[in-house]
Amino acid sequence: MNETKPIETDPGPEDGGSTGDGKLPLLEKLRGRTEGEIRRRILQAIFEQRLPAGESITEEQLAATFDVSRTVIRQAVARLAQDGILVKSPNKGTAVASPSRKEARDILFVRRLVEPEIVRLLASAPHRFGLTELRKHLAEENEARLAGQRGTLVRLTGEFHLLLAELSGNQVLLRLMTQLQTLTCLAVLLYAEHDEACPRDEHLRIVDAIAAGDGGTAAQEMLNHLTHVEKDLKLDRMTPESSFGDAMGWLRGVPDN
Amino acid sequence: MNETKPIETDPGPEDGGSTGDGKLPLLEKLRGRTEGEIRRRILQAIFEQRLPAGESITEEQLAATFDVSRTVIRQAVARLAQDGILVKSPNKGTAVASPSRKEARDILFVRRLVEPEIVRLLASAPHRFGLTELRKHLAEENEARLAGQRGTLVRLTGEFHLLLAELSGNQVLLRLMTQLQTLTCLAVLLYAEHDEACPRDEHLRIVDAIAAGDGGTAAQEMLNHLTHVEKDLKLDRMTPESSFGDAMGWLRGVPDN
DNA sequence: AGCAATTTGATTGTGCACAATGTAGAGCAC
DNA sequence: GTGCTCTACATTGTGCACAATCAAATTGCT
Repeated sequence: MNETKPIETDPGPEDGGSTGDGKLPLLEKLRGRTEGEIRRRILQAIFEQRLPAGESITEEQLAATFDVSRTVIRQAVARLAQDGILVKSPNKGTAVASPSRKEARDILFVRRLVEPEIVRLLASAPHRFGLTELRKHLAEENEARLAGQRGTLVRLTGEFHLLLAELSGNQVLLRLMTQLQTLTCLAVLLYAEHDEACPRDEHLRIVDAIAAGDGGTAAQEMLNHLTHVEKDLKLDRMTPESSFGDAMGWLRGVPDN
Repeated sequence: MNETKPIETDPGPEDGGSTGDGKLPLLEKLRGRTEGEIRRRILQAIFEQRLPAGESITEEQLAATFDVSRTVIRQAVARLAQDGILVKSPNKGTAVASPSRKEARDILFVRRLVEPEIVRLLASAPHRFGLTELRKHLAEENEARLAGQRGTLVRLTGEFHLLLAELSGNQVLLRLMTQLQTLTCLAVLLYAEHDEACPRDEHLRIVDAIAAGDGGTAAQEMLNHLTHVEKDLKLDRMTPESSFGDAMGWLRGVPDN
């Protein structure tokens, strides 16, 4: 139990592009000892299924694995727990969240509400720079798809939706989508039928509609896309691991489908 | 600078109903020394404008005020900062967020996307118990309005929207609305023209539409309501305190209105 | 044998001390 | 007088040790 499990993410792709620290303060920070970096690495470990959903972990394990004090781990875990990535049982331990089928449906429901309107907004104001960024992203996706780099492809297809939110210029939307996208990844890992993520050229059709300034089509394409994503998840089965909350919801008469 | 400012919220209305702790573990916890309680009290201090928007505070100040260690304050501050209530500058201090007019518009934009669909959903499945809860809440609102208890009224009118989200049975929606509602409160404190919050009987009309099972009307009423709320905020003026991010967005050509 | 109370182990929660860092002000050179 | 540097302070970041709490195993009783 005390042996440090090989959760360590390969320190190679540590491009600190998202940290936002303009200055590099010391050597230590760059080695990923800061809270944000630890959080990123935990997330990466989850997405690469080194930390499978439902896995129970302790703060001390993580502290040993990342070779930092429990204090830093604590902050990272608290934040991930607030985002719903981890679930904390008071004195029993922390576990990687394993969203129930209903939770997965709830997440997709909100995304269907929000994302079509994002692309509608983008289509209504075709700022040129945004299009170039989107085209560049699509090219990267294609490249990864052709090269068969599945991990990279999954990451990029997820980031596509985040890029849309970012281009909307609405920080609130971006924060919301960041949370939802991460949770969606978890659900995909649990319930996806096909291995492919965001498989077809649906991203391309969305971007084309935006470029054409056709908000209605863009919104419809996004809706189709999200519907396909949800269809690919096997969420219609009876949920054996349904949380107690779901049962309560059912008892109260809330429709479950 | 070291003198502890009278941020202390009156310990009277400490009804620990929202903590969810079924068991009362020790005496200490009940006096509000736990992280969630501290967070609640900080929020309350902000909403009662004992901590005005933009006010700069330090962890040590808060620690002294609430008579707890900086460790607990740190967690509470971190979480509030993640929700956008507080803004943390790396080594300069923490401040109460003062959302720019654009941020306020962004918040309301997302609410206009989401909340009409919430009430549409509720109208499509008129679960009886939810209606009774809604009616009860409306009664409480009226009571507070007639009694002239402005603080209570503001709290209740905010909780109305949270109640709707809760009744939808979608935990993701509830979490989202909780964040948005808090931020809206901040914006109202900054930019509201009239003192009244959610003034007219618009809540009643929404509930009536839900009760009638008329999702379209319910959604429209909610949209009207949110539009009125935004109209009451003076968000059309040129924003003198616009954050740097807004300026960057403008430079990039994102439409600002 | 079955059940319950208690002890034990594991895990999180909290406080405190020190390190790192950024800011402002005084002092000095030009 | 102006600009620069350097020092002192204020604030946050981090590590560590102890306290509180909970789950389970063990042991004693019926």
